[in-house]
Amino acid sequence: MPRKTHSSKAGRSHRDAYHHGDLRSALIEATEALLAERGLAGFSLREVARRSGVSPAAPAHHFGDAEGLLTAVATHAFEGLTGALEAGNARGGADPVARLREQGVGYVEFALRYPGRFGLMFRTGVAGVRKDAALEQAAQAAFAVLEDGVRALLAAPRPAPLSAAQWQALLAIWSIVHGFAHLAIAGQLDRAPPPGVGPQESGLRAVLAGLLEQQLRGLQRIAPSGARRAPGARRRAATSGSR
Amino acid sequence: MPRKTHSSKAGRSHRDAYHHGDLRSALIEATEALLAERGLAGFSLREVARRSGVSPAAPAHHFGDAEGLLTAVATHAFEGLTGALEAGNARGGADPVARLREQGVGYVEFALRYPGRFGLMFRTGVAGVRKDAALEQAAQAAFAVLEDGVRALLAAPRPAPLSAAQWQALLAIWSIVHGFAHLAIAGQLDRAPPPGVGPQESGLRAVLAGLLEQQLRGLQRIAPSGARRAPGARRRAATSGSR
DNA sequence: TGTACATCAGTGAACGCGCGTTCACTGATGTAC
DNA sequence: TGTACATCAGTGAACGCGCGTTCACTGATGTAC
Repeated sequence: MPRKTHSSKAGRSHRDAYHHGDLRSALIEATEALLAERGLAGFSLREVARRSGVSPAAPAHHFGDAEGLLTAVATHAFEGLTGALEAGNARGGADPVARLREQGVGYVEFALRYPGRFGLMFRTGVAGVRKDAALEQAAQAAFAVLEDGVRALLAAPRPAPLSAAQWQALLAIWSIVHGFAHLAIAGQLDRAPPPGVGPQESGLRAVLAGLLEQQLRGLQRIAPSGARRAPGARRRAATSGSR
Repeated sequence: MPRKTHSSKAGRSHRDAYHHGDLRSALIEATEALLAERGLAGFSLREVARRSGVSPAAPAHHFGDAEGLLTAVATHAFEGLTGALEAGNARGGADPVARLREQGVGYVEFALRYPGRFGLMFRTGVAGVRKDAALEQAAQAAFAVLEDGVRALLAAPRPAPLSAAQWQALLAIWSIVHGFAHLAIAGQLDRAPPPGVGPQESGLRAVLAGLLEQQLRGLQRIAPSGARRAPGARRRAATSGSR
């Protein structure tokens, strides 16, 4: 794509009136922006085409129909989430608690940065998004990163199946980041603001990190002995959360 | 409303061709059913009128416009959630852990039983639902029940403001039930089924109760000493979660 | 290096549809006397 | 107890609109020779 970097709106130059360059990506981006602005109920194929500076018939060449586009967006979103979780792992270094905590921060930051994608990802089958092998695989890949993080925390490597208590731990951490993300997007976390922390997003991030730290220390107690590290961190975790 | 109990579909008798009886409630119910089936993107005022056996202009007499209807549904939903949380409190008896655990179970059961309402409640402002004093008050009332449950658990009665750690505990429990509900509705919890428990809803409920029990025992540790009860329950909580 | 041609990617007009809302209306109910 | 009338609650036709999708088309690109 050497020719065209400016993903313009309607006013494309005469030079490239045809052959957009990377219309497929442009349509996906426009869809994400539209979903973030108006939600799934406000999505329309024509509006996406309009924002991409393209005729209403153009998207059909790449995605078949509206469902096809939304499914591609959801798949793309899961790939992005996988990347965010892996980046969190990297940020966390060697300590499994820190790795998983940063995965959680990455999860929520992804959801807040791309609420359009996030809202779509978990709506499979209900409306608009088609069940699709590529989509399911992308979703499974993201989940696997989280599961591996919990396995490392609990010293329960693959391929052994998780025990009931281990599965419960996985579910707890997933629920907490997923719920936090939803509540933050919905603006519900301003309902009872923390004493020391303002409603800014950076404060939110610190609260989340502290919350996860405490959560993970608790979960780690169900691991076989010897799996715990950084023993001095427990007291720190109990009082962190504000700045 | 002695005359008309059967909230019928299109075929109302000639007797009550006019004056539906309780059209306002019927429209709210039809909206909830439609949202559960198709999501907000599949909602339409005409379809709701059709399902209520009424002309497309009828809803305007009660709600003004489509947004008015959706706002009323969201308000009604928050009132229902408040009721579910209070019923959980009652089920839990005197033990603050049991009370809050049952609040959480009630929260998730409400979301699973009425996914249409639940999906709408936290979408305020984004699409369709109007910001409204009655709605905000209903939302605040539901939140207050949860906050009071956490205050009881942590022996932190009103009107003292919550400390950072206490606020963190409240946020953790809210996030966990909210996230669990969303994941369950999205069908994501089948992704990694628990070893002993099937994917039936009753199994889900048991998993959630176990998860919350462990969670709340952990949170309780930040309370001032003397607030803990049922001391023998801790070991039980650690191994519950299956069946 | 030049030409013929197949293929690709997007056009734009057209279709039929369901939508939210309006409007003048009308049937049923309730109240005043 | 009966009648006039105001009010309430719903009708149904009509409007203009934006939608998804189709269709024959055409301009640009790439390949074969």
